[in-house]
Amino acid sequence: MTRDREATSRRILEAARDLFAEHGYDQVTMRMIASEAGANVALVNRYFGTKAALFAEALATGSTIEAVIAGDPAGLASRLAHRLAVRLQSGVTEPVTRMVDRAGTSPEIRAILHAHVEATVVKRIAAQLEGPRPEQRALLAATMILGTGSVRRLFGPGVIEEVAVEEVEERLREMFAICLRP
Amino acid sequence: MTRDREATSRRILEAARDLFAEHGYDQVTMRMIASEAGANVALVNRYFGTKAALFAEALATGSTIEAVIAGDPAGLASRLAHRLAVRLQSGVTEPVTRMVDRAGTSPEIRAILHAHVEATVVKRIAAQLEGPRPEQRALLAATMILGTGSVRRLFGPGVIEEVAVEEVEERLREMFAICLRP
DNA sequence: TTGACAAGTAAACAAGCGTCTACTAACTCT
DNA sequence: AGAGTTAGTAGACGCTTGTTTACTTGTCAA
Repeated sequence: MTRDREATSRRILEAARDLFAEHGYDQVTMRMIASEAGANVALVNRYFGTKAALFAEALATGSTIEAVIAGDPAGLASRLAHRLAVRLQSGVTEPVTRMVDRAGTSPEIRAILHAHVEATVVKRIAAQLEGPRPEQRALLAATMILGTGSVRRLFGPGVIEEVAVEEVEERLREMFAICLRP
Repeated sequence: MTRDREATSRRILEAARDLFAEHGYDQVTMRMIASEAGANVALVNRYFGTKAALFAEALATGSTIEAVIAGDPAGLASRLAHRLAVRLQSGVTEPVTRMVDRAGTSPEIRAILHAHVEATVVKRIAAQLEGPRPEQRALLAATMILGTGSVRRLFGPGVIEEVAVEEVEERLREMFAICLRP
């Protein structure tokens, strides 16, 4: 047994991110995380304090939605639509988004997620928008992003038929255009 | 103490519906339900079997979304947009929708919710649509409905500014029109 | 080589959960 | 009026949870 605090805590964080994304906050236990990381339960608390704090840290790592939002504002609607269409159809999703979809319901966890979505999605989309009340329109886009997550959570991957993917993506693009226009 | 099985079980069911809607499946305990209903915990299990079965029964009662979906297909987008705009802005929401928003994450509960959303939202919207693949388009509408729930859950009521409500509703209407068109 | 510090472990803690059993008390029917 | 049925109750059961404590073991500087 090699003793390496940094490596162990990183394994714990990765295990937490994957498990929270897969099963949601409530369904994941500290023992599951420790087992997945090949570490002792006590270490999880020692290194990260509480379960909620670990969740907050896991949330902050490995997000790629910022990359989709960043870039040419003119293509934002297209990029978001593509991301969502792929997400609805395939089994591959982004850990952070899934974490939001499958969030627990306790006030503490909700507050953590609220802060995260506001900072990484709403504020960043709003920053790209011209015209009045950019945050209200960014919120509509967030509605679609989170709604896709809910649908995929309830209906599972592959809910969009293969032949319809392109058409769905086009409709999503038009819907995003309505959200985002001034 | 008057002894009335029917009245007691009805109070339990109502308490369950309200509490599940307010706090979500995971956060509500059998003891909370019993206390809210002014009944003994054992009666909840006696009358409804298990917590999951009680949830399923509570889900089936008191839904009004069907009424919004039913009616003139031409006005469907408008009605849905109005419902969602009101829901985003005010504190008043529909118990069943909140129950879906705040769903627990266990596979059993997810399956119950999946069946419910598919039967009461997707199938009913799809039944109103002309053209090919009505279910795929109904699913997009469900995305918006569930997404509104997620946003409201995370951001709280009043996330839409008073002055922007009408404009948001108009955007929602256009977005629904894109979902629903043939 | 040794001793101190830190990484890792095992076990227990207290609390909360859903559920069940044994009991009491009210209502109904003859 | 009394027996039988049934609504309602109290309490415990077994289990799981997040967290902590006391301990062991590996590592590295002196």
